[in-house]
Amino acid sequence: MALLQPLKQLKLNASHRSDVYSQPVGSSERVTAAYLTETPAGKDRLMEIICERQNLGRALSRVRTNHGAAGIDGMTVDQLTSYLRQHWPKVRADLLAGTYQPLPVRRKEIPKPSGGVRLLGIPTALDRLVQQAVGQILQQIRDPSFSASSYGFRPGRNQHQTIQRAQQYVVDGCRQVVDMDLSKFFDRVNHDRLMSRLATKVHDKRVLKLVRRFLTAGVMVGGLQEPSHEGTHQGGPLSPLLSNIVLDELDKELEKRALRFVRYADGFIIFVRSKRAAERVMVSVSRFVNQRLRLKVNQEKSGITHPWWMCFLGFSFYQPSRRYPYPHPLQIDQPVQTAGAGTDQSQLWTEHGADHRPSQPVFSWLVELLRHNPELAQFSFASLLDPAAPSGDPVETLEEPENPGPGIGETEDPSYQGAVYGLFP
DNA sequence: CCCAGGGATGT
RNA sequence: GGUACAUCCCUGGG
Repeated sequence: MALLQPLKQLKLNASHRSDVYSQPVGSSERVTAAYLTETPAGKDRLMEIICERQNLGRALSRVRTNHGAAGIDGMTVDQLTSYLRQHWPKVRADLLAGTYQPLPVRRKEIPKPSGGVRLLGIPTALDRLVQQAVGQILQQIRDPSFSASSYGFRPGRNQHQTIQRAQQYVVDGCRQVVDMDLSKFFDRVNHDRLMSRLATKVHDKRVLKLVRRFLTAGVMVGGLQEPSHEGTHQGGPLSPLLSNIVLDELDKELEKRALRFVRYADGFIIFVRSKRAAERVMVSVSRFVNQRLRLKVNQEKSGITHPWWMCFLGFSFYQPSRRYPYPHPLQIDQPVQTAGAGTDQSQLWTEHGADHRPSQPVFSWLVELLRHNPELAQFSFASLLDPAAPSGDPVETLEEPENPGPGIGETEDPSYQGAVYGLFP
């Protein structure tokens, strides 16, 4: 009995619409980034900057307040502070000499919400501190040059901005979505690709060597150390940034091809206007990812869909019709287990064919709609969702109803980010 | 704006 | 005990 997810929808006001393409980039730079890249001293003395007291203090407080578990050496984050009081000079000396050797990570498997398992590699508390200190500086060097279409793990950017830009593509007329999924991305990151990408902006050999040592530190499995020749362990503070550095190469390639896309970590979607273009892009981008980036495209989870049938970052778009010009006043926050009301789910699925089944959020929206309005079962679902469908109602100019009531996805909790509506022109 | 403590979403 | 990043919300404090 799979519980259905609440439908999240996105509202796009006219005021938002104008500046969607120019989202503010986070200006939260605690240390002057310009100094790091523009002064000659910053280029080869990066490790000194990493080891500065202020940077390390911030890294330590972050590791401490995360209250994370211990690594392979058993040291807890509470013990870390007192350990550093005694051993920091030695650690610092190793870092500056370029001889610091991280310990292997601890393997932990946790279940993913979607059903699979996530392989974690948990570094020791000390290594997490060092990674954090390195990451804080590296982020300031690399983040400004990242693509505007890259939204994951970046300061000043969130899922909302990602979806807003995606919706702008749809509004602009891109009704074909190439949904690309990279299988086991973190576990398959190519070390050499990553290092060469990092070396374009970082010239301190000690820093480069340290990052490579983090990558090849290995993983302890049942008391035995296994080497790691690929992948970046999920669990290190540096991993999210490293993933962006690797996939920055992808962003730049997509930009070079003038494609409209958004990327959030390892998930990205490309918007095009025609089915033919979608198929062409699907093939060529897959080839680029497989051959150039040495990554693997998950063929099963990748494909071409319609904007209102896809699900990205937990959001879906929907197409209002004349019959339902605004989110239907149904409470959908409670999970439902069956379609009920005599609706045949298989009929719903086959309505659009096996290749174009509605995404889970849209599907659950339909289920709820039918549960409360069984008389609607006789109408074509395509007419509710797809303006291009032969029986589709003409889409009218949409106004917010005076009293929408508790709309789909709307909750009492104002902090619930997904509780916004999506309106198409 | 910054710092503690708690919650949620996503990867 | 299950790591990490980002974002948002709440409370308290400077």
